[in-house]
Amino acid sequence: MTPRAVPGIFVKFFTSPAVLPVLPALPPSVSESRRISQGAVRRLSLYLRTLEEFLAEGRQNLSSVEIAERLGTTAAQLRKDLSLFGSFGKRGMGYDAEELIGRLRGILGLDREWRVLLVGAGRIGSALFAYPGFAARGFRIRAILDVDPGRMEERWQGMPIEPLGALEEVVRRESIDLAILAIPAEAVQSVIDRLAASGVSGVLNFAPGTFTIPPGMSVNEVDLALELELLSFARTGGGEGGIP
Amino acid sequence: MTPRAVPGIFVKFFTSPAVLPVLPALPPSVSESRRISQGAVRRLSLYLRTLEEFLAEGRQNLSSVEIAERLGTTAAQLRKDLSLFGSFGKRGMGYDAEELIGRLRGILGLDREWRVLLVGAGRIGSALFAYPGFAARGFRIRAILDVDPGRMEERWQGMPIEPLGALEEVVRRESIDLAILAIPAEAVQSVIDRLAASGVSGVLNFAPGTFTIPPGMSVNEVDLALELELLSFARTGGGEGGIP
DNA sequence: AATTGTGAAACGCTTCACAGCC
DNA sequence: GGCTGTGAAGCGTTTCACAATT
Repeated sequence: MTPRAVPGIFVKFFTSPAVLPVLPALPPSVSESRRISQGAVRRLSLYLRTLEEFLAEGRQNLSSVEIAERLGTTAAQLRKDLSLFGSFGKRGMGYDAEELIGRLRGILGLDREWRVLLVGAGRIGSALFAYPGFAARGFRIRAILDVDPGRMEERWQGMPIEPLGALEEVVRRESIDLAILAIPAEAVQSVIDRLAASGVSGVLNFAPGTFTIPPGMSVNEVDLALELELLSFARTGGGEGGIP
Repeated sequence: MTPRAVPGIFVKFFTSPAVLPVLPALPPSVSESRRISQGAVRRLSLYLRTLEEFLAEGRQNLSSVEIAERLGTTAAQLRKDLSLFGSFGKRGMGYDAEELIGRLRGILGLDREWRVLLVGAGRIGSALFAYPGFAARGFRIRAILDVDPGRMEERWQGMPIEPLGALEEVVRRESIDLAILAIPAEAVQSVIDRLAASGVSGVLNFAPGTFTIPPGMSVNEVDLALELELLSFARTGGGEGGIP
Protein backbone atom coordinates (compact mmCIF):
# COMPACT_ATOMS: atom_id res chain seq x y z
CA MET A 1 0.00 0.00 0.00
CA THR A 2 2.81 2.41 -0.75
CA PRO A 3 1.15 5.76 -1.46
CA ARG A 4 3.49 6.93 -4.21
CA ALA A 5 6.34 4.66 -5.06
CA VAL A 6 9.11 4.96 -7.54
CA PRO A 7 11.43 2.54 -9.32
CA GLY A 8 15.06 2.95 -10.15
CA ILE A 9 14.14 5.63 -12.56
CA PHE A 10 13.20 9.16 -11.64
CA VAL A 11 10.09 11.21 -11.77
CA LYS A 12 8.33 14.49 -11.64
CA PHE A 13 4.62 13.85 -11.90
CA PHE A 14 5.22 10.99 -14.23
CA THR A 15 3.68 8.48 -16.49
CA SER A 16 5.13 5.01 -16.69
CA PRO A 17 8.36 4.76 -18.64
CA ALA A 18 10.35 7.89 -17.93
CA VAL A 19 8.94 11.08 -19.23
CA LEU A 20 9.73 14.62 -18.27
CA PRO A 21 6.95 17.18 -18.52
CA VAL A 22 7.76 20.28 -20.46
CA LEU A 23 6.00 23.57 -20.64
CA PRO A 24 5.20 25.41 -23.85
CA ALA A 25 8.80 25.50 -25.16
CA LEU A 26 7.40 27.15 -28.27
CA PRO A 27 8.55 25.18 -31.33
CA PRO A 28 5.47 24.18 -33.40
CA SER A 29 2.66 26.56 -32.57
CA VAL A 30 2.52 28.46 -29.30
CA SER A 31 1.33 27.40 -25.87
CA GLU A 32 1.11 23.66 -26.01
CA SER A 33 2.31 21.23 -23.40
CA ARG A 34 4.44 18.32 -24.58
CA ARG A 35 6.49 15.56 -23.03
CA ILE A 36 10.10 14.84 -23.74
CA SER A 37 11.36 11.32 -23.16
CA GLN A 38 14.29 10.74 -20.85
CA GLY A 39 16.12 9.17 -23.77
CA ALA A 40 15.82 12.35 -25.80
CA VAL A 41 17.17 14.49 -22.96
CA ARG A 42 20.11 12.12 -22.46
CA ARG A 43 20.89 12.41 -26.16
CA LEU A 44 20.79 16.21 -26.01
CA SER A 45 23.50 16.02 -23.36
CA LEU A 46 25.53 13.77 -25.61
CA TYR A 47 25.10 16.11 -28.58
CA LEU A 48 26.33 18.94 -26.41
CA ARG A 49 29.40 16.99 -25.33
CA THR A 50 30.16 16.01 -28.91
CA LEU A 51 29.80 19.54 -30.20
CA GLU A 52 32.22 20.75 -27.56
CA GLU A 53 34.68 18.11 -28.73
CA PHE A 54 34.35 19.27 -32.34
CA LEU A 55 34.71 22.90 -31.36
CA ALA A 56 37.88 22.09 -29.42
CA GLU A 57 39.20 20.54 -32.62
CA GLY A 58 38.47 23.75 -34.45
CA ARG A 59 35.48 22.42 -36.37
CA GLN A 60 32.97 25.24 -36.45
CA ASN A 61 30.45 24.04 -38.99
CA LEU A 62 28.95 20.59 -38.72
CA SER A 63 26.31 18.50 -40.43
CA SER A 64 23.91 16.25 -38.59
CA VAL A 65 25.65 13.30 -40.23
CA GLU A 66 29.05 14.21 -38.77
CA ILE A 67 27.75 14.71 -35.25
CA ALA A 68 25.64 11.58 -35.30
CA GLU A 69 28.40 9.46 -36.77
CA ARG A 70 30.81 10.32 -34.01
CA LEU A 71 28.18 9.42 -31.45
CA GLY A 72 27.11 6.18 -33.06
CA THR A 73 23.56 7.37 -33.63
CA THR A 74 21.74 8.47 -36.78
CA ALA A 75 21.38 11.89 -38.35
CA ALA A 76 17.61 11.52 -38.44
CA GLN A 77 17.52 10.87 -34.72
CA LEU A 78 19.56 13.98 -34.04
CA ARG A 79 17.44 16.19 -36.27
CA LYS A 80 14.22 14.83 -34.76
CA ASP A 81 15.50 15.40 -31.23
CA LEU A 82 16.46 19.00 -32.01
CA SER A 83 13.16 19.61 -33.77
CA LEU A 84 11.41 19.02 -30.45
CA PHE A 85 12.82 22.34 -29.32
CA GLY A 86 13.10 24.41 -32.44
CA SER A 87 15.13 24.73 -35.59
CA PHE A 88 18.78 25.47 -35.06
CA GLY A 89 20.51 24.72 -38.36
CA LYS A 90 20.69 26.20 -41.84
CA ARG A 91 19.45 24.07 -44.73
CA GLY A 92 22.26 23.26 -47.07
CA MET A 93 24.77 24.47 -44.47
CA GLY A 94 24.48 22.40 -41.32
CA TYR A 95 24.86 23.65 -37.76
CA ASP A 96 27.11 26.27 -36.25
CA ALA A 97 28.82 24.52 -33.34
CA GLU A 98 28.95 27.54 -31.11
CA GLU A 99 25.35 28.48 -31.66
CA LEU A 100 24.01 24.96 -31.19
CA ILE A 101 26.06 24.57 -28.01
CA GLY A 102 24.43 27.70 -26.66
CA ARG A 103 20.98 26.44 -27.61
CA LEU A 104 21.53 23.07 -26.02
CA ARG A 105 22.88 24.67 -22.85
CA GLY A 106 19.73 26.74 -22.69
CA ILE A 107 17.45 23.78 -23.27
CA LEU A 108 19.19 21.68 -20.64
CA GLY A 109 19.24 24.51 -18.14
CA LEU A 110 23.03 24.73 -18.17
CA ASP A 111 23.18 28.46 -18.86
CA ARG A 112 23.09 29.21 -15.15
CA GLU A 113 24.75 28.08 -11.94
CA TRP A 114 23.08 25.36 -9.89
CA ARG A 115 23.61 25.48 -6.15
CA VAL A 116 24.02 21.95 -4.95
CA LEU A 117 23.90 20.40 -1.48
CA LEU A 118 25.94 17.25 -0.88
CA VAL A 119 24.37 15.00 1.74
CA GLY A 120 26.77 12.33 2.99
CA ALA A 121 30.51 12.82 3.40
CA GLY A 122 31.57 9.20 3.10
CA ARG A 123 33.63 7.75 0.30
CA ILE A 124 31.09 8.33 -2.44
CA GLY A 125 30.34 11.82 -1.16
CA SER A 126 34.02 12.63 -1.15
CA ALA A 127 34.47 11.39 -4.71
CA LEU A 128 31.50 13.41 -5.94
CA PHE A 129 32.69 16.52 -4.12
CA ALA A 130 35.95 16.42 -6.04
CA TYR A 131 34.43 15.34 -9.36
CA PRO A 132 35.50 17.97 -11.93
CA GLY A 133 32.65 17.17 -14.32
CA PHE A 134 30.10 18.87 -12.08
CA ALA A 135 31.81 22.24 -11.90
CA ALA A 136 32.41 22.15 -15.66
CA ARG A 137 28.63 22.10 -16.17
CA GLY A 138 27.82 24.79 -13.64
CA PHE A 139 26.93 22.55 -10.71
CA ARG A 140 28.50 24.12 -7.59
CA ILE A 141 28.54 22.23 -4.34
CA ARG A 142 27.74 24.88 -1.76
CA ALA A 143 27.47 22.81 1.42
CA ILE A 144 28.14 19.36 2.81
CA LEU A 145 26.11 17.53 5.44
CA ASP A 146 26.84 14.34 7.37
CA VAL A 147 25.29 12.53 10.33
CA ASP A 148 28.57 11.69 12.00
CA PRO A 149 29.42 14.39 14.58
CA GLY A 150 33.06 13.24 14.43
CA ARG A 151 33.31 14.72 10.93
CA MET A 152 32.40 18.23 11.96
CA GLU A 153 36.04 19.22 12.45
CA GLU A 154 36.92 18.43 8.84
CA ARG A 155 37.19 20.97 6.05
CA TRP A 156 37.03 19.99 2.41
CA GLN A 157 38.74 22.63 0.33
CA GLY A 158 37.86 24.99 3.11
CA MET A 159 34.23 23.93 3.25
CA PRO A 160 32.91 22.70 6.60
CA ILE A 161 30.96 19.48 7.03
CA GLU A 162 27.79 20.45 8.82
CA PRO A 163 25.40 18.26 10.81
CA LEU A 164 22.44 16.66 9.05
CA GLY A 165 20.18 18.39 11.54
CA ALA A 166 21.07 21.72 9.95
CA LEU A 167 19.61 20.69 6.57
CA GLU A 168 16.73 23.16 6.54
CA GLU A 169 18.92 26.03 7.70
CA VAL A 170 21.66 25.24 5.17
CA VAL A 171 19.18 24.97 2.29
CA ARG A 172 17.89 28.41 3.13
CA ARG A 173 21.27 29.97 3.80
CA GLU A 174 22.82 28.72 0.54
CA SER A 175 19.70 28.94 -1.65
CA ILE A 176 20.14 25.30 -2.60
CA ASP A 177 18.59 24.18 -5.91
CA LEU A 178 19.57 20.50 -6.08
CA ALA A 179 20.81 17.84 -3.68
CA ILE A 180 23.07 14.83 -4.14
CA LEU A 181 22.42 11.96 -1.73
CA ALA A 182 25.39 9.77 -0.90
CA ILE A 183 23.98 8.21 2.27
CA PRO A 184 22.71 4.77 3.32
CA ALA A 185 19.35 3.69 1.86
CA GLU A 186 17.69 3.79 5.29
CA ALA A 187 18.33 7.52 5.54
CA VAL A 188 17.10 8.45 2.07
CA GLN A 189 13.34 8.75 2.60
CA SER A 190 13.62 11.11 5.52
CA VAL A 191 16.13 13.33 3.72
CA ILE A 192 13.98 13.43 0.58
CA ASP A 193 10.97 14.49 2.64
CA ARG A 194 12.94 17.20 4.45
CA LEU A 195 14.42 18.49 1.19
CA ALA A 196 10.97 18.65 -0.39
CA ALA A 197 9.62 20.53 2.62
CA SER A 198 12.53 22.97 2.31
CA GLY A 199 11.78 23.65 -1.33
CA VAL A 200 14.52 21.57 -2.97
CA SER A 201 12.87 19.85 -5.90
CA GLY A 202 15.70 18.00 -7.63
CA VAL A 203 17.62 15.10 -6.11
CA LEU A 204 20.29 12.78 -7.43
CA ASN A 205 20.29 9.66 -5.26
CA PHE A 206 22.97 6.97 -5.14
CA ALA A 207 21.38 4.62 -2.61
CA PRO A 208 19.32 1.83 -4.18
CA GLY A 209 15.82 1.42 -2.84
CA THR A 210 12.18 2.23 -3.38
CA PHE A 211 11.13 5.61 -2.14
CA THR A 212 8.05 7.76 -2.11
CA ILE A 213 8.60 10.91 -4.10
CA PRO A 214 6.75 14.01 -2.93
CA PRO A 215 4.68 15.65 -5.68
CA GLY A 216 6.59 18.12 -7.79
CA MET A 217 9.97 16.64 -6.94
CA SER A 218 12.36 15.08 -9.49
CA VAL A 219 14.49 12.22 -8.23
CA ASN A 220 17.09 10.58 -10.41
CA GLU A 221 18.39 7.27 -9.10
CA VAL A 222 21.84 5.89 -9.90
CA ASP A 223 22.28 2.29 -8.76
CA LEU A 224 25.92 1.37 -9.20
CA ALA A 225 25.42 -2.36 -8.63
CA LEU A 226 22.64 -2.39 -11.22
CA GLU A 227 25.01 -0.93 -13.79
CA LEU A 228 27.34 -3.87 -13.23
CA GLU A 229 24.41 -6.30 -13.38
CA LEU A 230 23.72 -5.13 -16.92
CA LEU A 231 27.18 -6.43 -17.77
CA SER A 232 26.75 -9.71 -15.96
CA PHE A 233 23.51 -10.20 -17.90
CA ALA A 234 25.20 -9.37 -21.19
CA ARG A 235 28.10 -11.72 -20.48
CA THR A 236 25.76 -14.49 -19.34
CA GLY A 237 23.59 -14.25 -22.43
CA GLY A 238 20.36 -14.22 -20.47
CA GLY A 239 21.40 -17.16 -18.31
CA GLU A 240 19.82 -20.53 -18.53
CA GLY A 241 17.10 -20.15 -15.90
CA GLY A 242 14.70 -21.77 -18.36
CA ILE A 243 11.29 -23.27 -17.93
CA PRO A 244 10.71 -26.74 -16.36
CA MET B 1 35.56 8.85 -39.65
CA THR B 2 35.33 6.93 -36.42
CA PRO B 3 35.26 3.26 -37.31
CA ARG B 4 32.92 2.07 -34.57
CA ALA B 5 31.62 4.68 -32.19
CA VAL B 6 29.37 4.46 -29.20
CA PRO B 7 27.11 6.84 -27.34
CA GLY B 8 26.57 7.18 -23.64
CA ILE B 9 24.85 3.86 -23.65
CA PHE B 10 26.55 0.51 -23.91
CA VAL B 11 26.76 -2.19 -26.47
CA LYS B 12 27.56 -5.69 -27.50
CA PHE B 13 26.88 -6.06 -31.18
CA PHE B 14 23.96 -3.69 -30.96
CA THR B 15 21.08 -2.23 -32.79
CA SER B 16 20.04 1.35 -32.21
CA PRO B 17 18.32 1.97 -28.88
CA ALA B 18 19.96 -0.31 -26.37
CA VAL B 19 19.40 -3.97 -26.90
CA LEU B 20 21.24 -6.91 -25.44
CA PRO B 21 21.49 -10.03 -27.55
CA VAL B 22 20.33 -13.22 -25.91
CA LEU B 23 20.95 -16.80 -26.88
CA PRO B 24 18.27 -19.50 -26.97
CA ALA B 25 17.08 -18.97 -23.36
CA LEU B 26 14.35 -21.51 -24.13
CA PRO B 27 10.97 -20.00 -23.19
CA PRO B 28 8.62 -20.17 -26.20
CA SER B 29 9.87 -22.93 -28.45
CA VAL B 30 13.48 -24.08 -28.41
CA SER B 31 16.53 -22.61 -30.10
CA GLU B 32 15.50 -19.16 -31.15
CA SER B 33 17.53 -16.01 -30.74
CA ARG B 34 15.79 -13.02 -29.20
CA ARG B 35 16.72 -9.59 -28.02
CA ILE B 36 16.00 -8.16 -24.61
CA SER B 37 15.83 -4.41 -24.20
CA GLN B 38 18.06 -2.67 -21.70
CA GLY B 39 14.92 -1.38 -20.03
CA ALA B 40 13.66 -4.90 -19.43
CA VAL B 41 16.98 -5.99 -17.90
CA ARG B 42 17.01 -2.96 -15.63
CA ARG B 43 13.52 -3.84 -14.47
CA LEU B 44 14.53 -7.42 -13.75
CA SER B 45 17.19 -6.05 -11.38
CA LEU B 46 14.56 -3.93 -9.70
CA TYR B 47 12.18 -6.87 -9.33
CA LEU B 48 15.00 -8.81 -7.71
CA ARG B 49 15.74 -6.02 -5.25
CA THR B 50 12.06 -5.66 -4.41
CA LEU B 51 11.59 -9.39 -3.86
CA GLU B 52 14.55 -9.39 -1.49
CA GLU B 53 12.92 -6.56 0.42
CA PHE B 54 9.64 -8.48 0.68
CA LEU B 55 11.45 -11.64 1.74
CA ALA B 56 13.30 -9.72 4.46
CA GLU B 57 9.89 -8.60 5.71
CA GLY B 58 8.78 -12.22 5.91
CA ARG B 59 6.50 -12.06 2.87
CA GLN B 60 6.96 -15.35 1.06
CA ASN B 61 4.09 -15.32 -1.42
CA LEU B 62 3.52 -12.36 -3.67
CA SER B 63 1.27 -11.38 -6.54
CA SER B 64 2.44 -9.42 -9.54
CA VAL B 65 0.26 -6.56 -8.33
CA GLU B 66 2.02 -6.31 -4.96
CA ILE B 67 5.51 -6.34 -6.45
CA ALA B 68 4.65 -3.88 -9.18
CA GLU B 69 2.85 -1.53 -6.83
CA ARG B 70 5.85 -1.19 -4.55
CA LEU B 71 8.02 -0.41 -7.54
CA GLY B 72 5.66 2.06 -9.12
CA THR B 73 5.24 -0.01 -12.25
CA THR B 74 2.34 -2.14 -13.50
CA ALA B 75 1.58 -5.80 -12.95
CA ALA B 76 1.23 -6.34 -16.69
CA GLN B 77 4.70 -4.96 -17.27
CA LEU B 78 6.17 -7.31 -14.68
CA ARG B 79 4.40 -10.38 -16.06
CA LYS B 80 5.41 -9.51 -19.61
CA ASP B 81 9.03 -9.02 -18.58
CA LEU B 82 9.14 -12.37 -16.79
CA SER B 83 7.43 -14.10 -19.70
CA LEU B 84 10.46 -13.25 -21.82
CA PHE B 85 12.38 -15.83 -19.81
CA GLY B 86 9.80 -18.39 -18.82
CA SER B 87 6.90 -18.89 -16.48
CA PHE B 88 7.75 -18.63 -12.81
CA GLY B 89 4.43 -18.19 -11.00
CA LYS B 90 1.37 -20.27 -10.17
CA ARG B 91 -1.98 -19.15 -11.56
CA GLY B 92 -4.31 -18.19 -8.78
CA MET B 93 -1.41 -18.22 -6.32
CA GLY B 94 1.19 -15.68 -7.39
CA TYR B 95 4.96 -16.03 -7.06
CA ASP B 96 7.13 -17.67 -4.44
CA ALA B 97 9.63 -14.98 -3.43
CA GLU B 98 12.51 -17.35 -2.85
CA GLU B 99 12.02 -19.21 -6.10
CA LEU B 100 11.62 -16.08 -8.21
CA ILE B 101 14.70 -14.55 -6.61
CA GLY B 102 16.67 -17.61 -7.63
CA ARG B 103 15.34 -17.45 -11.17
CA LEU B 104 16.13 -13.76 -11.52
CA ARG B 105 19.62 -14.29 -10.16
CA GLY B 106 20.14 -16.97 -12.75
CA ILE B 107 18.80 -14.82 -15.59
CA LEU B 108 20.94 -11.84 -14.58
CA GLY B 109 24.03 -14.00 -14.14
CA LEU B 110 24.21 -13.31 -10.40
CA ASP B 111 24.40 -16.96 -9.40
CA ARG B 112 28.16 -16.89 -9.66
CA GLU B 113 31.11 -14.75 -8.62
CA TRP B 114 32.42 -12.12 -11.01
CA ARG B 115 36.11 -11.31 -10.82
CA VAL B 116 36.48 -7.58 -11.29
CA LEU B 117 39.48 -5.39 -12.06
CA LEU B 118 39.42 -1.83 -10.82
CA VAL B 119 41.39 0.53 -13.07
CA GLY B 120 42.08 3.87 -11.44
CA ALA B 121 42.77 4.37 -7.74
CA GLY B 122 41.70 7.99 -7.46
CA ARG B 123 38.71 9.23 -5.50
CA ILE B 124 36.08 7.50 -7.60
CA GLY B 125 38.07 4.29 -7.70
CA SER B 126 38.45 4.39 -3.94
CA ALA B 127 34.71 4.91 -3.44
CA LEU B 128 33.87 2.04 -5.77
CA PHE B 129 36.41 -0.24 -4.12
CA ALA B 130 34.66 0.20 -0.78
CA TYR B 131 31.11 0.14 -2.18
CA PRO B 132 29.28 -2.65 -0.35
CA GLY B 133 26.62 -3.08 -3.05
CA PHE B 134 29.08 -4.80 -5.39
CA ALA B 135 30.10 -7.57 -3.01
CA ALA B 136 26.45 -8.15 -2.11
CA ARG B 137 25.78 -9.08 -5.74
CA GLY B 138 28.83 -11.27 -6.18
CA PHE B 139 31.14 -8.73 -7.80
CA ARG B 140 34.59 -9.17 -6.24
CA ILE B 141 37.32 -6.68 -6.90
CA ARG B 142 40.43 -8.82 -7.33
CA ALA B 143 43.01 -6.24 -8.34
CA ILE B 144 43.59 -2.51 -8.55
CA LEU B 145 45.64 -0.68 -11.17
CA ASP B 146 46.81 2.92 -11.35
CA VAL B 147 49.21 4.92 -13.52
CA ASP B 148 50.78 6.87 -10.67
CA PRO B 149 53.96 5.06 -9.51
CA GLY B 150 53.70 6.94 -6.21
CA ARG B 151 50.65 4.87 -5.32
CA MET B 152 52.44 1.55 -5.52
CA GLU B 153 53.28 1.56 -1.81
CA GLU B 154 49.62 1.73 -0.80
CA ARG B 155 47.52 -1.23 0.30
CA TRP B 156 43.73 -1.11 0.26
CA GLN B 157 42.39 -3.67 2.67
CA GLY B 158 45.61 -5.52 2.07
CA MET B 159 45.35 -5.31 -1.70
CA PRO B 160 48.28 -3.75 -3.57
CA ILE B 161 47.87 -1.05 -6.19
CA GLU B 162 49.69 -2.33 -9.25
CA PRO B 163 51.03 -0.38 -12.22
CA LEU B 164 48.82 0.07 -15.27
CA GLY B 165 51.54 -1.56 -17.32
CA ALA B 166 50.78 -4.85 -15.58
CA LEU B 167 47.21 -4.94 -16.93
CA GLU B 168 47.63 -7.96 -19.18
CA GLU B 169 49.50 -9.93 -16.55
CA VAL B 170 46.98 -9.09 -13.81
CA VAL B 171 44.01 -10.01 -16.00
CA ARG B 172 45.56 -13.41 -16.61
CA ARG B 173 46.72 -13.97 -13.04
CA GLU B 174 43.33 -13.12 -11.51
CA SER B 175 41.12 -14.51 -14.28
CA ILE B 176 39.37 -11.17 -14.56
CA ASP B 177 35.82 -11.18 -15.99
CA LEU B 178 34.85 -7.50 -15.82
CA ALA B 179 36.62 -4.17 -15.42
CA ILE B 180 35.59 -0.89 -13.83
CA LEU B 181 37.23 2.21 -15.31
CA ALA B 182 37.67 5.16 -12.97
CA ILE B 183 40.32 6.98 -14.97
CA PRO B 184 40.50 10.18 -17.05
CA ALA B 185 38.70 10.12 -20.39
CA GLU B 186 42.00 10.38 -22.32
CA ALA B 187 43.13 7.02 -20.91
CA VAL B 188 39.91 5.11 -21.60
CA GLN B 189 40.33 4.08 -25.23
CA SER B 190 43.73 2.52 -24.71
CA VAL B 191 42.60 0.63 -21.62
CA ILE B 192 39.48 -0.65 -23.40
CA ASP B 193 41.61 -1.91 -26.28
CA ARG B 194 44.07 -3.64 -23.96
CA LEU B 195 41.26 -5.22 -21.94
CA ALA B 196 39.62 -6.51 -25.10
CA ALA B 197 42.92 -7.96 -26.30
CA SER B 198 43.31 -9.67 -22.91
CA GLY B 199 39.87 -11.25 -23.16
CA VAL B 200 37.91 -9.01 -20.79
CA SER B 201 34.60 -8.40 -22.50
CA GLY B 202 32.62 -6.37 -19.98
CA VAL B 203 33.51 -2.83 -18.88
CA LEU B 204 31.80 -0.29 -16.67
CA ASN B 205 33.19 3.14 -17.55
CA PHE B 206 32.80 6.33 -15.52
CA ALA B 207 34.65 8.72 -17.81
CA PRO B 208 32.41 10.57 -20.26
CA GLY B 209 33.47 10.43 -23.89
CA THR B 210 32.99 8.72 -27.20
CA PHE B 211 34.93 5.53 -27.62
CA THR B 212 35.33 2.79 -30.16
CA ILE B 213 34.13 -0.50 -28.74
CA PRO B 214 35.92 -3.61 -29.98
CA PRO B 215 33.54 -6.24 -31.38
CA GLY B 216 32.14 -8.61 -28.79
CA MET B 217 32.74 -6.23 -25.92
CA SER B 218 30.02 -4.76 -23.69
CA VAL B 219 30.65 -1.29 -22.34
CA ASN B 220 28.26 0.40 -19.96
CA GLU B 221 28.82 4.13 -19.55
CA VAL B 222 27.88 6.06 -16.42
CA ASP B 223 28.18 9.82 -16.86
CA LEU B 224 27.70 11.46 -13.48
CA ALA B 225 27.37 14.99 -14.81
CA LEU B 226 24.75 13.84 -17.29
CA GLU B 227 22.67 12.43 -14.43
CA LEU B 228 22.63 15.88 -12.85
CA GLU B 229 21.80 17.47 -16.20
CA LEU B 230 18.60 15.44 -16.29
CA LEU B 231 17.61 17.28 -13.13
CA SER B 232 18.59 20.69 -14.43
CA PHE B 233 16.47 19.98 -17.50
CA ALA B 234 13.52 18.88 -15.37
CA ARG B 235 13.79 21.93 -13.13
CA THR B 236 14.13 24.25 -16.10
CA GLY B 237 11.10 22.86 -17.88
CA GLY B 238 12.85 22.53 -21.19
CA GLY B 239 14.35 25.98 -20.94
CA GLU B 240 13.32 28.86 -23.09
CA GLY B 241 15.90 28.58 -25.87
CA GLY B 242 13.02 28.97 -28.29
CA ILE B 243 12.93 29.65 -31.99
CA PRO B 244 13.68 33.10 -33.50
C1' DA C 1 -12.04 -17.03 -6.74
C1' DA C 2 -7.77 -15.47 -7.70
C1' DT C 3 -3.95 -14.69 -10.46
C1' DT C 4 -0.86 -15.93 -14.15
C1' DG C 5 0.67 -15.95 -19.05
C1' DT C 6 -0.15 -14.07 -23.46
C1' DG C 7 -2.18 -12.71 -28.00
C1' DA C 8 -3.97 -8.36 -29.73
C1' DA C 9 -4.51 -3.35 -29.45
C1' DA C 10 -2.60 0.92 -28.30
C1' DC C 11 1.06 3.74 -27.84
C1' DG C 12 5.50 6.01 -28.46
C1' DC C 13 9.88 6.22 -30.47
C1' DT C 14 12.86 5.65 -34.52
C1' DT C 15 13.64 5.63 -39.33
C1' DC C 16 12.38 6.97 -43.92
C1' DA C 17 11.97 10.00 -47.52
C1' DC C 18 11.24 14.19 -49.42
C1' DA C 19 9.65 19.14 -49.60
C1' DG C 20 11.66 23.35 -48.37
C1' DC C 21 15.56 26.37 -48.00
C1' DC C 22 20.20 27.89 -48.24
C1' DG D 1 23.70 20.68 -54.82
C1' DG D 2 23.53 19.93 -50.13
C1' DC D 3 21.43 19.64 -45.86
C1' DT D 4 17.72 20.64 -42.64
C1' DG D 5 13.07 19.98 -40.73
C1' DT D 6 9.18 17.04 -40.63
C1' DG D 7 4.94 14.27 -41.85
C1' DA D 8 4.22 9.45 -42.54
C1' DA D 9 5.62 4.66 -42.15
C1' DG D 10 7.72 1.21 -39.53
C1' DC D 11 8.84 -1.00 -35.47
C1' DG D 12 9.38 -2.06 -30.64
C1' DT D 13 7.39 -1.61 -26.08
C1' DT D 14 3.57 -1.15 -22.99
C1' DT D 15 -1.11 -1.89 -21.82
C1' DC D 16 -5.37 -4.39 -22.23
C1' DA D 17 -8.23 -8.07 -21.58
C1' DC D 18 -9.18 -12.73 -21.23
C1' DA D 19 -8.42 -17.83 -21.54
C1' DA D 20 -5.86 -21.02 -18.81
C1' DT D 21 -4.77 -22.80 -14.38
C1' DT D 22 -4.53 -23.57 -9.52
